[in-house]
Amino acid sequence: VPAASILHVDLDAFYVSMELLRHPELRGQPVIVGYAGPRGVVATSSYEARKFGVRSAMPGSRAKQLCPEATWLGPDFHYYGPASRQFHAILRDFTPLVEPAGADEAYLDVAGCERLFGDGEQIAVAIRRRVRDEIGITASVGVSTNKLVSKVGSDAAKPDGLCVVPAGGEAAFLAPRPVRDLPMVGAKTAERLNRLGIWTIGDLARAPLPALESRFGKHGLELHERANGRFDGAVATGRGEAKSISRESTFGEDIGDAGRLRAILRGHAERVAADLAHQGKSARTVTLKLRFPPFETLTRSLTRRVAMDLADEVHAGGVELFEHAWLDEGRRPVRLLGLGVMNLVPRARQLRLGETLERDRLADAVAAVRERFGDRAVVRAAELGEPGPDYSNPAFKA
DNA sequence: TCTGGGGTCCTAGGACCC
DNA sequence: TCTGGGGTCCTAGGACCC
Repeated sequence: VPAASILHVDLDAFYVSMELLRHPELRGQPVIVGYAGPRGVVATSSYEARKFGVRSAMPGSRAKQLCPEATWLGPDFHYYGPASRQFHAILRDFTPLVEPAGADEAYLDVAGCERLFGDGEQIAVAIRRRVRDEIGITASVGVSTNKLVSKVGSDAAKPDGLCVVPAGGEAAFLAPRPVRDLPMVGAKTAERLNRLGIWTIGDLARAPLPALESRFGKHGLELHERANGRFDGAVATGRGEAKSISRESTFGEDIGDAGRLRAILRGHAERVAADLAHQGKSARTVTLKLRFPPFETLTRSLTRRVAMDLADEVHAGGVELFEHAWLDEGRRPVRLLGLGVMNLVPRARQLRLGETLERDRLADAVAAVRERFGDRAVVRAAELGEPGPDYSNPAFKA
């Protein structure tokens, strides 16, 4: 019999909780962390704001309509970063088998830790206490025999709660919940399921498998397994190497000036290339992303036989794609411009120290400043006027 | 109400090769 | 003259997650 030894630990309203530590006067009030600009969205909201219907990823205009009295704060990733690292360090005190799933959540496999720390539930209690005492914010935990059920459990326990699902009780625990609560069921899949008369996870668990497979393909089997509380993914330490790197920005107002767009592309290429260098990778494929009003997105990509590693090379690829795509689209103004790379391969040639400096002292100096003071410390003139996120912080996940 | 930014994974079609 | 059945690579789009 498998023991309930898989934990999912999730910090409650992480960004907001962090802001409340330094703005205690806002406690008990509706607070929203997000981009307040014309095209902003909610990153996280306090539970007081959620009472009004405010949710993550909601357009700012909608959130303001639902809850005009909320206090808005811009995200400050440099401030959240240390707390996030402290959180993961606490978890690793209990077991090395910690799988980070973003800045504010992680899975743990505590099988075999009983002699030291007790069973899954006792460890969950200890983790919650330590997070509260040492960081000053609350965490919710789900405990069960697998990652899927523990994840649903921690969501159900929020805020500041603990949910233990005993072995054998997985399906019964999931059954009454709406299908949307099942990870991998997003808005689209939920809608399709609802149209089939499937509203709860229990409905999905009882649905005939052939019917699901005919409508959802391989997805159908996966949905059915999950709805029955079965999930075999193991807790895996370490985050694999990145498979793609990208930068994009949405403009407060649509931009139709090719010169400005090319310059923004330049800025993106520099940041992508810097990440590439950091990770010791080169890229064979460049991808351009354009979004036109009202909300129509297009991507174009090209693959070269020789992998690219310099900002100039990434930029050249991006410009090539941009000229074609933008012309095809009748040079309409865009609301978003993005540039990315994929098909990453190890760098063939390791740059020696100082080599970059000889080749391009300006690029090197800019990279050094961005490294120390953040991505927005040096910005191309054409990029000015767009507040933009702080690209440099790896904790940025929301 | 009008939708951020950074990712992963999957699908499907077409080109090309054997 | 019309046609198989892989396999791989590339491109584009979409769903989903934090």
